[in-house]
Amino acid sequence: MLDIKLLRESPAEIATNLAARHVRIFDDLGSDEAGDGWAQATVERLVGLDHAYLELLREQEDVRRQQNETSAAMKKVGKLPKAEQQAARAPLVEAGRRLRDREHELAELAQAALTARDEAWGRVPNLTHPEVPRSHDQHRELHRWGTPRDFAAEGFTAEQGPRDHLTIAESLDLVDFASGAKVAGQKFYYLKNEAVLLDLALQHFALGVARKHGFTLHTTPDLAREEILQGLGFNPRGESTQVYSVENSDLCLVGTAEITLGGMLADTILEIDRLPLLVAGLSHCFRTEAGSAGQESRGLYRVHQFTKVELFAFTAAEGDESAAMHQRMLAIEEEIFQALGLPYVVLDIASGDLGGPAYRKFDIEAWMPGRGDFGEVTSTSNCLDYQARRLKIRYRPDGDGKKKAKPKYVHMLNGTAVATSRALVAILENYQQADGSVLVPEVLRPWVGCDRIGPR
RNA sequence: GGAGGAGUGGCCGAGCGGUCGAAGGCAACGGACUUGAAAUCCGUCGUGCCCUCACGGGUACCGUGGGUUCGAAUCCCACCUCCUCCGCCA
Repeated sequence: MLDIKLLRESPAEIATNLAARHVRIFDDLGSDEAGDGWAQATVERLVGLDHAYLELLREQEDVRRQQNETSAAMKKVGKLPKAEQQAARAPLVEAGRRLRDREHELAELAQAALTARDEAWGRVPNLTHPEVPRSHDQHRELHRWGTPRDFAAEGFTAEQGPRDHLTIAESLDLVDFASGAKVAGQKFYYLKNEAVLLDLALQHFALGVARKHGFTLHTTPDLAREEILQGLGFNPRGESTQVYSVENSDLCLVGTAEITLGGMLADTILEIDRLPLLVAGLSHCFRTEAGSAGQESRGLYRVHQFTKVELFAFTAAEGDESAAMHQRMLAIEEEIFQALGLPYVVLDIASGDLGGPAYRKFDIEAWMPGRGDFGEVTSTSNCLDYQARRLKIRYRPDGDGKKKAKPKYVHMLNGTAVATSRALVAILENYQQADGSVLVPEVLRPWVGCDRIGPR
């Protein structure tokens, strides 16, 4: 959530940003309309909601002040002669009752107004880094690494070119989607044989890299309270939610350890010498994939459950600290995919595709020969203080001599070290051999225990 | 799962229904003393929101949410969390 003061002080900036992000806040004011008038109208409605709340708040505080005055007067009554107390007390009690009733009334109205405002304000996305391409989905390519293999030159024939990961995995008996569907449903799966070892090897490898870079390793809960999800900018409720909720509880299955790592420090004020604070988390990730039926539905690319090693950083809000950390996290992700020997492209994600909390987002897309295109394998976002505000994660900046400095919200960043399912797709497809076998990337061999899977 | 106990400021810890945003201690910060440091002494020292250019004023917060009362950190109810004991169990 953004600072509400931004709405009061620079509403135009909010409107411009809404337009760039194509984010609809109110059902009847959407980005599908011509021009940016809808964004302007959205901001005006937000301002109206804020005013309504402030007015009630002022009135409520005024009544409370009167209540306090009545109480103070009541205290003095005790010092009067006994005979006079009764008479002095009666009107105060009467006034107090009236004020209490009025206060209850106003409290309810103010609370409702605040809820209405925040419900809408909470959906307003973060501001957008100036260099982010302003577009629905035309991302900027930052750079490339590696060269896709020339399969034809290696003896893959025209009719039998490189196969996709599902074909490979099935021929080598590495996955079982049929049983997954029977037991848990479409898009659930079992990994089998070397795929299990490969999956664990990726985790082990990524954790090692994270640790080397100073991240404290964690395994995290795979569930989290709704409140935490909301703090991180996720919407567990709503028709197109990506989040599984547990019935009769306020728990959700996490879609990423970003949630559990970010939520870990909710409601704390950190001493500045603890920053930057780097944590990495291994968790399962659950996604409903609502609305994505049919999209890349084959195989492991888009599934309901996978395992991920996540990087997370809390930095001070000074200067370009978080921007520098963002580059650092991207560099770690690149290090991992270079070590795995997977060609990739790095994208600066366009404004229309950023998601609510991100100020800027870099994706790595690895080359996937099976589809003849790049596919997303990591994503790192700098969310500035957008998440910290609702989670109340602050730090105390260095004071300038006399006084302790006011706490400030930290900046929060997240990034994928490795999502094993997507990495498996890339590995199987890039390391396939003409004889049907798959080479194991060298860095993973110590854990897989062999240098080649198959042929079978 | 059953029975008890507890949740107060960065930490520890007091707190009779009105004089409590809350004693005291530690830590931190500023100053004095010192060649420097330690020790000692003096002082400062929670957070949010609203109003104000500012000085400042108002209001709220003692795990969370309700309730009783003219008035709640203090009484009542529910929930959350932690601790102890019993039971069960990877």
